Amino acid sequence: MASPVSRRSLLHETRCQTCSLSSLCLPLALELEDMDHFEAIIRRRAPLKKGEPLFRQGDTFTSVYAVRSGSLKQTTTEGNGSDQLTNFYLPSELVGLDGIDEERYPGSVVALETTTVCEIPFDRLDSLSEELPELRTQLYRSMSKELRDDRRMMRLLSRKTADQRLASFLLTLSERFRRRGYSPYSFRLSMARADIGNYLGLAVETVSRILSRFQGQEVVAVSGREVNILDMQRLTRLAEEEELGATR
Amino acid sequence: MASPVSRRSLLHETRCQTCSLSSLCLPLALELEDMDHFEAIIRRRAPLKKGEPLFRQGDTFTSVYAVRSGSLKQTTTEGNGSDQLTNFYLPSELVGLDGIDEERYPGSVVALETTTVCEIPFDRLDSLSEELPELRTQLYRSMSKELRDDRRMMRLLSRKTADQRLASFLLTLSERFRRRGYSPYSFRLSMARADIGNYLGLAVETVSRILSRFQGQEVVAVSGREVNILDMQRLTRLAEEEELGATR
DNA sequence: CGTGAAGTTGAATCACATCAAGACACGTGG
DNA sequence: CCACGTGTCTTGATGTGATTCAACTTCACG
Repeated sequence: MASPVSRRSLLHETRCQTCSLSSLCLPLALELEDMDHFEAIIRRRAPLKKGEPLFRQGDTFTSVYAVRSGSLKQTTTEGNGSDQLTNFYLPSELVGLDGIDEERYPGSVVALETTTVCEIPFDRLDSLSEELPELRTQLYRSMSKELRDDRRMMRLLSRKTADQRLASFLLTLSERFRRRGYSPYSFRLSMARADIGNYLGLAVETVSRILSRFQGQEVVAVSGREVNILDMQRLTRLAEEEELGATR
Repeated sequence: MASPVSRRSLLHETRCQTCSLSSLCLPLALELEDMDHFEAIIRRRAPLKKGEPLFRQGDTFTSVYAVRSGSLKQTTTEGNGSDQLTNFYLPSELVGLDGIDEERYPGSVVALETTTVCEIPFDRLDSLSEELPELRTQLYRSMSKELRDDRRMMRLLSRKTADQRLASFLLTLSERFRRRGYSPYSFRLSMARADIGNYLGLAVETVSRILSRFQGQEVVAVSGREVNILDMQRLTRLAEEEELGATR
C-alpha cells in the first residue's frame, strides 16, 4: 500500500504548522507553541469518499470539523421529505457550528468528492479557548462570518433573479478559490446541477438554461463541471443589477 | 419629570437578577455572584423611539445588545439601493453578533417601537467569557442558534410558497411570544406589512392578500396589526405542506 | 378633521416551474 | 473494446404563482 514516505507525509499533513491552509483556518492567529496545544486536540479522520456522510442530521453534536481537502454539502430534511441544501464547504472552512446550540447536528453533511477533514472535539476546543484568547476570537469570528454569509444568502434568495443568483454563485466560488490560492477564472464544480439548483432555490432546468445562456453571451465557458470565467466584470454586473441592455 | 420612585424602578430594571428575561437571556446559566460580574460590564442606554437606529450599517462594531423591551429590525443595503430585512429582534434576543468578524455592523438595526436594550461591550464580554465558562457556552449557543434559524429561513425563502411563508412567519412569532410568557394566540405585529414582505421575500400586496385569505378561511383574525390565531393546527398544516383540498 | 402613509383589492404580465423528450457521460459486465 | 444501462444534463413547450401597476380605502396623527 502506502510507502513509508507517503505515510509519513500523510501524517505530516495533519500538522497545522505545515498545513497550507493554516493562514485561513482556525489556528490562524496562534503562536507556534499554542498551535501545538491546538494540534493536540485534533483527531485525524479517514478520508471520506464521494457521497459518504461526515455526520447525519440528528446525530449528537460532538465536534466541529475543518475541511482539509475536497468539499462537502450540508442538507436539512424536513418532515415532508424534501430537503434543502444550506451550504457548501471548501478547504479551511468550519463545519458543524450550527450544532452547538441543540447538541445535535441540524443537517447532514456529505462529501461531494474524496474529502479529508480535521475533527475538533468541541468540549476540548471550548476549554482550550479559555486559555487562548486568539483561538476564542477566531472561533467567534468564524461563527460571525457564517452569520454574515447567511444574511447575504437570504438576500440572494429573496431579492435576486435566477440570473443574478447564478452569477453570484459563480463569483462566490471564484473568490473562495482565489483566497485559497487557486485560479479564480478556471475551476471545477464538485457539485451536481441539482445541488446548485437546490442551494439557489431554482429548478435544475433553470440552472442548466442560464449556464447555457451565459455561455452564449461569452461570459463563461462551461463544459460539464469545468468552469471558465471569460468576463469577470460582466459577471459581476450580472450578479448585482439586472442587465439593462439586451445582448450588450 | 420622573418621580423618584419611577426612576428607582427604572434603575432596578437594569439589573439582570430582577429582569424578567433572565431565564432567556445571555446570563441564563450564571450563579448570582457571576451575574454581578456580568452586570458590571453592561451599559444602560436611553430608550429608542420608533424608527430610531441602534446602529447603522458600516458603524464600527463595539457592542452586542440584548433587547429588554420592544422590538427591532435589521436591514442591509446593497450598492444599488434596495435593502433586505434580515431579522426581527424581540426581548432577550442578542443583536449585533454578525459584526464581530469584520469589526463593523453589516446592517442597520432600527427600533420598530419604543425599545430598550442593554449594551454589552464586546471586548469586555469576551474577556469575561474567559473566566465564566457558562457565559462562554451561552454565547456560543446564541450564535449557533442564530445560524440554525438562518438555515430555516433559507429553506423558507427557497422552497416555500407565499402561503407557507406567511403561516410560518405567524407561527414563529407566536412561539417566540409564548416563550416570553405572552399569549401565543393573540399578539400585536410591531412591523409594517412592507417589513413582513421584505423579510419573507414577497411583495406587500401578496402579504396583504394572503392575510385576507387566511382571515376568510377563519385560520386567523387580523385587524390592522392585531393578530388572533383561531386555528393553530390548521396554520401549522398550512406552514408545512401545501394545503391539499381547496377550502377544507 | 384633514392629510399622508399604510393597507387592501383587482387585472394584466412575467419569471420561473413543471412536464416531456432527447443527448451525453460513465461505469459495468459481456 | 463495445454494448448497455443509468444517472446527469440540456433543451423545448406549456402552465402558474407571485409581481407589478393602478385605483381605492382605511388608519394614525398633528
